[in-house]
Amino acid sequence: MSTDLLDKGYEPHEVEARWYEFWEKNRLFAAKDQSAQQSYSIVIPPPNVTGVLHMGHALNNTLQDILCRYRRLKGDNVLWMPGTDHAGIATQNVVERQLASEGTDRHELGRDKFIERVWAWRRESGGKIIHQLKRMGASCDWERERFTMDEGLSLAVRKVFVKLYEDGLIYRGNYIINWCPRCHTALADLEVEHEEKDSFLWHVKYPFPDGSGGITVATTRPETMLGDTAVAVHPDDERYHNLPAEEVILPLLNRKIPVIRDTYVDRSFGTGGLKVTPAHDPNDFEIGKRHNLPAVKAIGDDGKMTAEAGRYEGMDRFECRKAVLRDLEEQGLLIKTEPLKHNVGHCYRCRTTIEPNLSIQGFVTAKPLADRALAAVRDGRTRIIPEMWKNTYYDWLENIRDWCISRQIWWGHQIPAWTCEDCGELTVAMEAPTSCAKCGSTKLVQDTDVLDTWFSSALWPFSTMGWPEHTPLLKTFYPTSALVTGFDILFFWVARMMMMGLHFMDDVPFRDVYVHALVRDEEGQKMSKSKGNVIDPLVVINHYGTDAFRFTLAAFAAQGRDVKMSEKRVEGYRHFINKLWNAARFSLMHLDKPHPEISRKLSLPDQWILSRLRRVMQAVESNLDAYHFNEAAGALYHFIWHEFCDWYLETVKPSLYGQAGEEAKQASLGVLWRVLRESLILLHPFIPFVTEEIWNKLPGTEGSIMNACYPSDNAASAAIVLHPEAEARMETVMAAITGIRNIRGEMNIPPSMMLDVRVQSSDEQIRSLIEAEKALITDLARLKTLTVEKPGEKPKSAATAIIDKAVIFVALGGIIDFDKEAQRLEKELAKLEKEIAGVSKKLHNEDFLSKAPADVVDKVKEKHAGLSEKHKRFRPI
RNA sequence: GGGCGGGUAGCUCAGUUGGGAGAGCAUCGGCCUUACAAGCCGAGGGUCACAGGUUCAAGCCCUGUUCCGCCUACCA
Repeated sequence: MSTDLLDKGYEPHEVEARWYEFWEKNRLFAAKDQSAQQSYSIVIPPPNVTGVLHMGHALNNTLQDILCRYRRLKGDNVLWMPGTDHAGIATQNVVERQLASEGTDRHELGRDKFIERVWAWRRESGGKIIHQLKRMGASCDWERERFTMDEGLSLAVRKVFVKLYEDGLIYRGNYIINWCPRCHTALADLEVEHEEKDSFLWHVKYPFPDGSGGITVATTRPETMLGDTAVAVHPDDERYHNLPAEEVILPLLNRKIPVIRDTYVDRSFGTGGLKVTPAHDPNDFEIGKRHNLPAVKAIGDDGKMTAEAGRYEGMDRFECRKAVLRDLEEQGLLIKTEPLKHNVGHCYRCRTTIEPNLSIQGFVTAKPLADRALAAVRDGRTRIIPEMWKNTYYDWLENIRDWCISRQIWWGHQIPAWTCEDCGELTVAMEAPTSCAKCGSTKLVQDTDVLDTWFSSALWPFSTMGWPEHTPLLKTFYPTSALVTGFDILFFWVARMMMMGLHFMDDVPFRDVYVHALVRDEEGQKMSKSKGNVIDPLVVINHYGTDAFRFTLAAFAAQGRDVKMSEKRVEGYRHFINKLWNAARFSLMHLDKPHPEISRKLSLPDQWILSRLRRVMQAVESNLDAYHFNEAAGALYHFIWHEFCDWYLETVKPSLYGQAGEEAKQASLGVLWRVLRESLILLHPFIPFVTEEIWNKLPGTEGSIMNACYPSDNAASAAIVLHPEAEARMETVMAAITGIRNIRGEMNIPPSMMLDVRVQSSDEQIRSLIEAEKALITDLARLKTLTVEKPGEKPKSAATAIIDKAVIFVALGGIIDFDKEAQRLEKELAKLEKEIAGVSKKLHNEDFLSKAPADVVDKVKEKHAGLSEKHKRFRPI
């Protein structure tokens, strides 16, 4: 026996570093390209290469790691494909900020030099998040790590672009798009975040040319009037029948613009007059097309007013707004100003207010792709879990608009399209053409735009596996088994992977999509730098250890609800890790050699704990298979702490110390060894480090726990049988012990005082059970004597505890506080009578007796009998 | 405007086909009982948001109301 096998408290950091290095070095995360084993695969949601680990990553990757480690233990060939996303705008912004601090900018540097600079940045700082994922314990197959801009994935991107173009699903056009004047690029609709802001609705009068009144329009963005090319009214609006002129004067610029009729106009809004700015409003753009209106771009790509704005040229758009209002007011054309809440769009990368703007962009025709993505979920080829997200998914895809994929930035996949400077012919190809196919000219210029970052991430499930090559990896692991992701990128990423996967692989990219919640702070607020409520996962890891942190995330990851994180919670689960550690420490004091055999002669606690182990195995498996991470974690927590530690280890002590003979000791050692061993395997997916450490201290285990076999699948599991009868008997014994402890607590009797106890029962089985477990009860309840007898006279000066089918008397001699005891029993009696009243009311209800199912009625009858029995025993008092 | 989720103990939340209201933390009381004071033993605490309905039976199903949160949308 030795106590220095484990230190007294668990110290995570050294253990974590040591084992992670061991796992990687021994290639324990490596997937096999081909194998007879069942395949299980997950592709990581690639974090931005600029990213630093936040709570969302921590949750996301913990859940994935739990699934992957679980499937490995179950014997699957597991691929967890890792990698990072080049994050076009975000990364470009980071490097641009660096340049700015050096007093230069990308234009001064030039495109090629700039891109070189970004690659250099990526080499230096781009691996940060990968390192952080490793500290979380993520068991990705790092040898296969990919990057959305690496050679293979870039090839896949070009191939997809060319194919979509050939399929007629990519087009170029002059459309109104969302323009970020700061990032200087177009954005997809999705990339615009709307926020409700307090603003004003300004009513502006556009006079008729003859000065006889005018039409008043209402606007929230008066500066755009400089680009107005019409005023629209509803055709049925009688206020605007018989106008003095079909033209009005655009104030400030004194340009004549037509009055048009369009049913889009809402007669009840404002005065029923709408100013039409085709170049700066999506609706006006549509109206403009219907009426062949010119589009005047009054706001430039830099957010400053253009020459079209006349004397406002060069002004910032918001400065211009003030100037326009001031001038209108002076001219008496500003009729009214009323407060109004309205939505303002912002760039999701830099928060700058979006400017709807007219420009030539590339689009993907989304409808045909979306239809297949819809069908695949409708017919169940891909499951979305929890189901409530299905509706959101359907809704978006059913109303999908074409996807603007061109971006006017430099960092990204440059669009593989070349224009002939001589004849204007457009060539779309995988590789740069040497000459124009039409005129033979060699003056070909590549499109300067790059593709939306999400274009390449949409290919992730197959591009990372070597597509367009037909690799063995693809064959083995596509479609992937599960995708684990937050709902914030359901549209950005999940829906688009579905579209691309179905189009190019002719199969769904994943069987299951598990959508998890957001991690919030303890008040339920979204974590953000500006609020200062961000909890840094690495700080948490440093304070409490990775295992405690992971277990916390798993334990709070209930489906459909946000995870509220606070360090205090993690602290609670650190206690759990330490509890496990100490239980192992105790066990290892006795387990000096392997004990793989299970005796045929097992004590009641031995049978009971094996039965409970079987139950927790079943619970963990069924819950993990259903993505109920919190339930699986909860079942393990309860089993380890409140069954294994609180009861089993206490009951087994006399046996381990040889007080029940050598045979009993050997039997208990066998059970202890088995339960500890299998528990470690069950726990490993959640808390990989501490389990690996203990595993390696446990005699008779070989190599890494990662090579172990899940308990339900290994040969020894035959010994772990459900034993309901043992569970019931143990429950009775535990109830007796608790009953005695209860009295001890209520009466403030110190544990050092040994008690005399008599158990009375008319049930022969109960009497023999208590008699058989006398040693156990005596030990755990700290008794001097325990007498078992048939019901008889109540002993004098005793406190009473009533359990099912037995009464327990604790002799208290002179120290009993009669008032207190009477009060205590009175309270218990009242509780009991209330229960009986409830149950007998049911049994007197004819409808219940005739309509409720027989088993339910029986159960209630049985309960009533039990309660009555108990009640009878209260009588003598 | 449309949609979704939530309201259960002081706090954070479980509660899977309707039949015993639960856990963790916090609080209170007692313990250094030979793994663990990061511990052990015990106790108290709830009109399951509100109002109806279905049912023998509702935290759970239906209708309405209300409060909170989120997503989505082209009424200037």
